[in-house]
Amino acid sequence: MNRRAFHRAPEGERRQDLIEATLDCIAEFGLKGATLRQIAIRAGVTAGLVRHYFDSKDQMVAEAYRTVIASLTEKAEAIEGNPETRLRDFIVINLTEPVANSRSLSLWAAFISQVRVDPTLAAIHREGYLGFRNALETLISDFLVANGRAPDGDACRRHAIAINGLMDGLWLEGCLAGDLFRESELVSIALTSIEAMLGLPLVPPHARTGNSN
Amino acid sequence: MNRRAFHRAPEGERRQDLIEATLDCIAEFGLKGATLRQIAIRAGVTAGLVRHYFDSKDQMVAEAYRTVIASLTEKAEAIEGNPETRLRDFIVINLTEPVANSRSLSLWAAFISQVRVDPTLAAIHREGYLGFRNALETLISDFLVANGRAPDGDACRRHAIAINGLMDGLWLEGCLAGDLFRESELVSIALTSIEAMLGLPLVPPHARTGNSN
DNA sequence: CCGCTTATTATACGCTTGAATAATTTCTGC
DNA sequence: GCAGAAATTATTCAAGCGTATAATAAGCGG
Repeated sequence: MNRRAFHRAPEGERRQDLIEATLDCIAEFGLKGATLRQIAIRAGVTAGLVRHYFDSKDQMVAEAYRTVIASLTEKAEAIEGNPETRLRDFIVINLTEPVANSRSLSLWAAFISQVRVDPTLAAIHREGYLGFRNALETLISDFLVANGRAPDGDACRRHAIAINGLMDGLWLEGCLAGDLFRESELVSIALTSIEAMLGLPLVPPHARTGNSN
Repeated sequence: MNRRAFHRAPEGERRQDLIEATLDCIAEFGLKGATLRQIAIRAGVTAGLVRHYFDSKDQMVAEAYRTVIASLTEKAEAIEGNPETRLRDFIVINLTEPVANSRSLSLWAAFISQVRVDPTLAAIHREGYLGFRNALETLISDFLVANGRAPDGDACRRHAIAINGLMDGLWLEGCLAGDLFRESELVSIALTSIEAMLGLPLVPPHARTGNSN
């Protein structure tokens, strides 16, 4: 009996591989096509191994969703610098690779369509969404203050909603039909539009000259 | 043998019922949970009947997607009135019920996540998306002309992309977490933002007084 | 009210799914 | 280098899937 050769993966690594394979399959075949067997093939193991690392397939999928959410928000949270450049960086990051590509959208859409079905996913979603929105609201508030504008609570909230919406929408367009847009065209459009909405210039990080008006 | 009683549905009606049941199931259980048996239960028939009206389940799902696309665009295309009010109406329609609700989003997301997998759905998607985008671009162009602005091709395109993005994003936010927003708050935010982006007021249809500046 | 068409049900089939279990290999500590 | 623990494979299982087909009921024209 020729049994397949294998090696034991280091601590935690196999878990990560399985999650990554899960996401690959969901992006490529949809939730419906992301079967244990497909995922196992992608991860280079056999299907049975999944249940050695996860209680069930559903649990693995949920953890995969956590990974997606984290990758969408962690880059935004890692932004440094002064308030006047952070907002701009945030916009650029969210509208360029690797946050904005068709794989991201496929994953995002697959999970979103399942959020109403699966309460576990719903909880993960809600947490991630609120985190993202709060991060942006803080960014905007800080930016306004740094530009000498009073942080009127309601106005700030409305700005956050609008900018969040604009970014989500442009991200969507970029993911859906990135080939229809010239290089960094979406970023440029976003910056111009947000400047108009806020009534303030978004000075590029490398060109700051103190013209804060 | 007690066979289930039934009645023959009028021409075309059963087809429509099946498509509607398909959409209900996709919205409620996701694509994975929208099985022939579930769909049949929802439509009040037995599963076998599906293949009397459609070549396959996939074909029925594709037709269901056409229905979704149509419902998203037909209301926009039916807008009448002068160029200065049509844009506003378009925005309002797309950010209020029934276009903006969680069911719409679930359906949209389910299909979008499948667009990369299924070429048939991809074709349907592309057609609908371009139609929507062109409709909006025309609306904006007409609006700008009516307000005495030269329809600079590139500027018009950029405006269309930005406004389309903003609307998509706000639609998304409204669908995802409509309970976080006050009544018609999203519409108000959209209108304010778009006015800022275009540098023109979006006069409400019932309050037109000729102040075209 | 009867016979024909066909819409509809009922049932069966082959296949895939997630899960469970048993068998086996790998690695670690001694 | 040998035991024992743990990771991995292999196999099996029941359930559910989409599809195919045969039986039956409904409605129509005569």
